[in-house]
Amino acid sequence: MANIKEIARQAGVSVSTVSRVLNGHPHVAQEKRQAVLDTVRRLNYSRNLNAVQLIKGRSGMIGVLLPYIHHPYFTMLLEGITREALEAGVQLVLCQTDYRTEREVGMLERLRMKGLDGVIVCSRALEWERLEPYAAFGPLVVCERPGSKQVSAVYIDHYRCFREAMDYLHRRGHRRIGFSLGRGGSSSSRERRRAYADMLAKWSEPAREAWVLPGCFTIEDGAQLLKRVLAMNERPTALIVTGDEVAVGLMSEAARQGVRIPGDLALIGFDNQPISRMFDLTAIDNGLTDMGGAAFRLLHERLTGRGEIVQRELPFSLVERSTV
Amino acid sequence: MANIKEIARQAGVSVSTVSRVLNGHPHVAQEKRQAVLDTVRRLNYSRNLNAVQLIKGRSGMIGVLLPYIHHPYFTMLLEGITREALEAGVQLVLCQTDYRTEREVGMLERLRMKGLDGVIVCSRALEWERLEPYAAFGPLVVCERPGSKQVSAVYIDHYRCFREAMDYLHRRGHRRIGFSLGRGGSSSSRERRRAYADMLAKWSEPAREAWVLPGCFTIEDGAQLLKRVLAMNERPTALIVTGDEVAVGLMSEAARQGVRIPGDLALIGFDNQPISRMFDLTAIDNGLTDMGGAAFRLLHERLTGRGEIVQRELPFSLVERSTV
DNA sequence: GTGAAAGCGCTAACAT
DNA sequence: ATGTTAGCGCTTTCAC
Repeated sequence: MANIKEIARQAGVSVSTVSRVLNGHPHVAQEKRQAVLDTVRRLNYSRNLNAVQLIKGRSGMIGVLLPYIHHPYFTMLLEGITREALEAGVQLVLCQTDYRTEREVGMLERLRMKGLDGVIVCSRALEWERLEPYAAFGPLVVCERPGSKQVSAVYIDHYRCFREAMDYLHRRGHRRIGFSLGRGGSSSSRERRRAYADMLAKWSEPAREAWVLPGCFTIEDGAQLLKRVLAMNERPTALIVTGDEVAVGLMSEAARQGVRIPGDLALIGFDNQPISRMFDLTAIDNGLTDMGGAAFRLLHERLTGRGEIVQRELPFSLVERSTV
Repeated sequence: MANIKEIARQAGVSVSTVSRVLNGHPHVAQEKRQAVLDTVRRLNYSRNLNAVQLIKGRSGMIGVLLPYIHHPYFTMLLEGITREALEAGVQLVLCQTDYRTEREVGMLERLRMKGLDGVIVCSRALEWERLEPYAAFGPLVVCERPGSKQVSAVYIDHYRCFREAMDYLHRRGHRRIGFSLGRGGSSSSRERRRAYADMLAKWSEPAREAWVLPGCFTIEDGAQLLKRVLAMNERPTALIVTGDEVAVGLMSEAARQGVRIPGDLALIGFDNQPISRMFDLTAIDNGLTDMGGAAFRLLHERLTGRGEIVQRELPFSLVERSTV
């Protein structure tokens, strides 16, 4: 494969002139420019990115860390990131982590080694103390409430969000409220547990640990979830389900079992996925696609000079449909 | 940031020794090795990937070209690719193309510029004539019936697959069969149209262009699809729907409209997505996740020496559930 | 076992 | 406007 030196030789100019032409710099005589362009075409030449990146100190790519590519939550987030990245002409390097810290670290090491210009962390298993130091090597954006001053962040207030959902159910007469969680230990789960406890205390209702239902991720988990609820002696009258796909799984099982929704069980979903519109599910819209877009823009602004570390809370809304 | 030269100086050895230690080569005295390791740790040094990639002529990354990241078909394919890539320690560079050829070309140019070691094409808008030349710059794998000898391929026989679906419906007594398509002009769509025409001819049934329903991608499109069918004077008794998400959208609309499935309308979906299990949808399993995995392995085998261009047809199966 | 030195392919400061 | 040259940070002969 030809290199810039060969182009220079055959075009009868110096390497710097070739480089100038390649990079669209001014101050090159028209005829020389043409000679270079002709030679480039004739030799079917193209630049070696690795050399360019080495000398420029940047890779032109950013990393995206996410646990599961096939989960609707992350798919929506990624959709927002991708859309903006496309716009900005930045390539994304994807890493599916399965929440394994060694994979998260692997990606961050890539940042440190200048293989990446920045990293968006959609969700993580890594402790803040281990994540934070990597901020020294390039901008980091997390899609959650930040546990460090060194990273940019976009997130919603899960505590307030969950209270709002509970309050909505309460106003509709529900006193016996349960809820599902994904990983029980994530920071959003903790915020939700706290909101749950606070609201119950405010209403002087007893907290029931049995109505906290972790481990719900998929549409199948939703079907199981209904079965778990039906098996209870004391059942909740309403469920807040984190993830519309779980709620839809529950609804489809409810149809099979003859459980009426919202008559027998009211439902609020999370994410406002396309599927929730189809099944007329009342849901919290946490603006995931926008969040992804915002995450990318925050990163990109830091990369292009303008822009500091920003930690921004994003709005959410409750979309009223027919399941409450 | 320190470089290898600085490490060498402070450790009191030569750069080559440092390089040897860094790359785990043998024939380095234990004490020198330790001195290097200590200095590396002390200066918090790490290699510059761009320099390594420049000299090695490889990037350690492969590109993945896909039109829509949020579509279940591609999400499943990507899941398979990702799983294998993880295993092999290869990073994926993702490009959502929206079927825009300039984006596809952009990624392929990256291959040519040694920014990528190979590319998996999940689906494309680019003509074969424009894609083929890039095979000279690195292995290419397509996930469809190949239109060039220069690329590896994994694919299923859409023609046979569609015939099998039609035959299944025929054996169950259906004579009036319609079908949906995504992009009407894709190569799989063409195969399906051909299978449709051939089967109808074989049964001496008239072909009805009105029962070919393109433009169906989403769950919402599925709901629309039912409405289109209900508005027909002559309705099909069975529908083959390319994409389970479309079929599920149709089913949920059917429930609202009081249309019984399979009583009033039989349904066969495609992809065998998780959602199809939940809704008990009879579907063609085209092994998308396996296909993604196979695509990656084919690429990786070429990259690691063993392995030539392989074009492999993959099996499919019909999963009988309750919608026929 | 170890080091010197020659690149990998490119950009940009500097000189003209 | 154009050329010369010094790197960017690393790997890898080759010689000792």
